[in-house]
Amino acid sequence: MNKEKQIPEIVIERLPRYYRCLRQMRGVQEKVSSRELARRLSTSASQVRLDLSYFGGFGLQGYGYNVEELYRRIGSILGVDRPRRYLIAGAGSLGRAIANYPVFLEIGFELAALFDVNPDVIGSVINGVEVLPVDQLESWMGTHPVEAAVLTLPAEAAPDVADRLVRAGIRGILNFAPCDLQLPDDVPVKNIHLTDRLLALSYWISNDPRCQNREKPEVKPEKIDRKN
Amino acid sequence: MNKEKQIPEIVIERLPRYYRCLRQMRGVQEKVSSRELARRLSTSASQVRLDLSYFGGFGLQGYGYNVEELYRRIGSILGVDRPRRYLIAGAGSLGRAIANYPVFLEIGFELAALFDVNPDVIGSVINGVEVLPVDQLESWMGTHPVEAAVLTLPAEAAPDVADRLVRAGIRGILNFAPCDLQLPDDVPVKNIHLTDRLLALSYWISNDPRCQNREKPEVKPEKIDRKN
DNA sequence: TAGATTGTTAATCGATTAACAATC
DNA sequence: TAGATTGTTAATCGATTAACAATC
Repeated sequence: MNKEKQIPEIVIERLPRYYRCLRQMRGVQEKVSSRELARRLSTSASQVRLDLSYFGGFGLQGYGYNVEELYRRIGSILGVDRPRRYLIAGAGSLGRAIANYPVFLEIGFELAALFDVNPDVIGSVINGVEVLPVDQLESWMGTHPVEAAVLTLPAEAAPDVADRLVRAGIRGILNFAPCDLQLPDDVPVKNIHLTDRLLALSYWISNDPRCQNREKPEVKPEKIDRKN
Repeated sequence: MNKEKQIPEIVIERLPRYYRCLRQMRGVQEKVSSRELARRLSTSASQVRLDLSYFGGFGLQGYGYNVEELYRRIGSILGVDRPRRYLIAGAGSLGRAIANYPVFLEIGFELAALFDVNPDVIGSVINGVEVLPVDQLESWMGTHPVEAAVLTLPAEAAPDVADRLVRAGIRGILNFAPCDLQLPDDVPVKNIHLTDRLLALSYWISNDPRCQNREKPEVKPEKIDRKN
């Protein structure tokens, strides 16, 4: 039961994973136990139950969780029980790829506008949406409701555009630019630093002994512990 | 000093951030203290020093860290002191965006090949690299060295292509497909789940009281604690 | 009913921060 | 030298796991 505890951010960050998993299970099975959900997500049943308990008792002893209901409840917590609108700032190839990415629409996020500075792309239509000049950002936002902005522009341009978005009333930013934005506390930012992820992968490729031991296979397989 | 401690994964995941920050400081300033680095990265000086100490003593008491040297040392730890090659599986709009993304090349990752199943894109040239039919994946990998693969294809196709990449000897995978891959322990995978990040942002937009309190601004500003 | 499985608390584990001797 | 700042250990904090009473 929801005891008005402060929910740790790390729990929030896991909710989309539960949501994605339940999405795949919808229509396939009616119920799921914390044990099965944990197995599918490579985590522990304890963690699943504790995570879900922050939001209230969704389960039933001796039964588990109803897949469809849990899916809907988590969707509601994540705010996708109602339609959402977003804009893209930066209509380069990454911005256009996001505009064409079908999964955003599937979870209920509709593309409302695209902005760019480049005269070559302004006026072109991507996924049914025209690219507008970034000068019109404020005037457009004054007349169109939009919750989130996706930033797909160079690191140099990102801080300025982010500030303008905030002043124009944006509610949150998904930032792909390889820089860290300093914004007011009431405007959440989630970063997707592509290069950081590639570098982390590069570390494991380069340094994990298991990755280079074609000639030194003295690994103890018992040491590898899997959750649950 | 490197005391052969096991390095926590969370420390590895932070290295690219240090690297990115130092990259911007190169040529601008000669030295940096843990305090300044922490301020720039919104973390604590203690954490910076402890993180770096896992890899050896890079600093000098009373001085700090030499920017250029620290940059190079972290680059070496991350494996980008030598050229790296990667391929892209899935030449849809996201795959093409990655192919054109300049920052991967800047950190030393060169695009070696693109693969797709779609006859319409096979044969086209993206950023100087021809798109090959995915049937030729194994034969191409047999004759071309490549360390990493970027998976930018639908969730349905991802597990099969990932398995084929592993059997053909890939060393690591950067996965954009919205699914979790089950691969052998010696093949590291880093996921970039775009939708999960958008959903996490959506949660904060929808639920953080600070985000919707145009009418209820009873927040205690003292409660907001900043690191350092 | 008996078996299964939740929600929750306590125990454990790991990560962050604070403190400080070492020393440039 | 005196001031600054590291590297490292100890203290604190937070997250995960284990255990189990509640109950469907």
